[in-house]
Amino acid sequence: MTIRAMESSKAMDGVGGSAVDGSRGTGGGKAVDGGGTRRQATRQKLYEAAVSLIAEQGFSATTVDEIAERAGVAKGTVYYNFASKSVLFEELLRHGVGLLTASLREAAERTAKDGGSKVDALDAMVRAGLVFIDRYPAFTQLYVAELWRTNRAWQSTLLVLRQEAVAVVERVLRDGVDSGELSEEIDVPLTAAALFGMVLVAALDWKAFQPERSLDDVHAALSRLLQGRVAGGR
Amino acid sequence: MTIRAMESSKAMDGVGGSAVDGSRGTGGGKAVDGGGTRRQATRQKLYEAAVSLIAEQGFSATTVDEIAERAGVAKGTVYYNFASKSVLFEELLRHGVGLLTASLREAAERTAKDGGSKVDALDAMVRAGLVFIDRYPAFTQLYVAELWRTNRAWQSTLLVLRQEAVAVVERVLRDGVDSGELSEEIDVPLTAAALFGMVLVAALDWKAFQPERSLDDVHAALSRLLQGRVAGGR
DNA sequence: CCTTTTGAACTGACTGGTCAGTGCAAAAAC
DNA sequence: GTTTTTGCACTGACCAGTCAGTTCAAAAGG
Repeated sequence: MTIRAMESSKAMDGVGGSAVDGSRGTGGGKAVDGGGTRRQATRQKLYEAAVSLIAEQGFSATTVDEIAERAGVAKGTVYYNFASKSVLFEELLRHGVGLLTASLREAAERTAKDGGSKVDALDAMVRAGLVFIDRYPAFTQLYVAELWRTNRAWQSTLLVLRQEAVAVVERVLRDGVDSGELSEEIDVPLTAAALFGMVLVAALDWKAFQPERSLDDVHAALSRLLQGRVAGGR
Repeated sequence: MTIRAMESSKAMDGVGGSAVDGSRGTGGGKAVDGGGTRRQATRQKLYEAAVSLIAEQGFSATTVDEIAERAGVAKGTVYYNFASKSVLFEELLRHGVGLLTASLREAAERTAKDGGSKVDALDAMVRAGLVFIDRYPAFTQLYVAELWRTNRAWQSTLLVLRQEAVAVVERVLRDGVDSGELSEEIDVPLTAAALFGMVLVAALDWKAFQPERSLDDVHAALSRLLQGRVAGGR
């Protein structure tokens, strides 16, 4: 009934886990990576807690105390790791959309390399979208909820990120039109948005109302909508 | 930009309960209709103010003071007319989704009466959806943002309303499959959700990023996605 | 070995501000 | 005369962000 999934990421070291290395930084800067395993783990926990809570309740209704509690961390730790609540959220968005964009791009390129048609590429991207939503349902939910909001601090960030993701779809559509594989009548930006929405909403409904169905099943249903006039009258 | 009045039926009496002296609902039967024009107008203004603000900022980030101010009304008036902020919002949702459902149903029935095919009916519903979003973009925005949220007071309300709307689309799809006009391979609930999402996202993108385009234009683009395999391999 | 030092990471009580909702007397509208 | 609206002061809860203090593993020193 509800979208419950964990934004599980690969198992990571537990709290007391191997302290592989201290970030005894030379140069005193904060090593973003390549050190600080402990900090990394904390940030990861905070991401996961924030994503699920904000997906459930929305940004404003989610308190920093709740985030800290779900992450199993003190409130001060949140502010030690992130400048503010909205900075935490913005980094979250950036990270999540980055994953999605990379995934779509990879799907398109893989298909091209394998000599697939543009429709095959679209189909592969639909699947990539489904896989993403299957893995990160809470993030997807949150993304949709915030996407068209105005008057928010991160609105411009979100716009840019959206454009990056949709551009991947548009690219494939345009190539298809140019090569004659797709009807030249199609409206590239609008069709891209429509496909995006089709996958998004269908997948959220899948997760929310028929979670027992398989990804293949859902993919097959969406594939049918892709065929037809869009594919140049086939 | 906003939702029209709530012309329909009995104007829930419990509203006045919390404010002002004991006009307790249980007492004598209150005139359901008695001279409500003024009050009606106030509620209308409050609806409009709330819809636009919540679409912009979200429910929690929108204050009652803001709603009152945008409506050009005193704060006390909000509470004279609605029991609470969330009741105001819930009535808003109910009313808006009701309009959408009625509009979809009307489109389907009109097409049937005119002897159109099921695909024609779907197409008419796509257009009805676009007309709705064109008229009430803020409401649509707000609806999408709240639809998959969990842990909210109005979640169950929203679920029921969503089902009513999607059911109209499912009905047409099922009839089409039964009559052989549509492929029996299609997955009715999933396809309905996908179509819903296609229109929703495409239309929001239209409003947000290419508002200069005409409704006919957008409708034509979406119609193409409807054709093809879904239409039974025509 | 063992002891001391260091400082990044973390903690949680506290603060200053915000906001939903109340109460009421008086004015306005009907 | 009744319903509706106004204006405003008030309260109690809640919450983002702060900060003085604690923890602890690794480095430095013996």
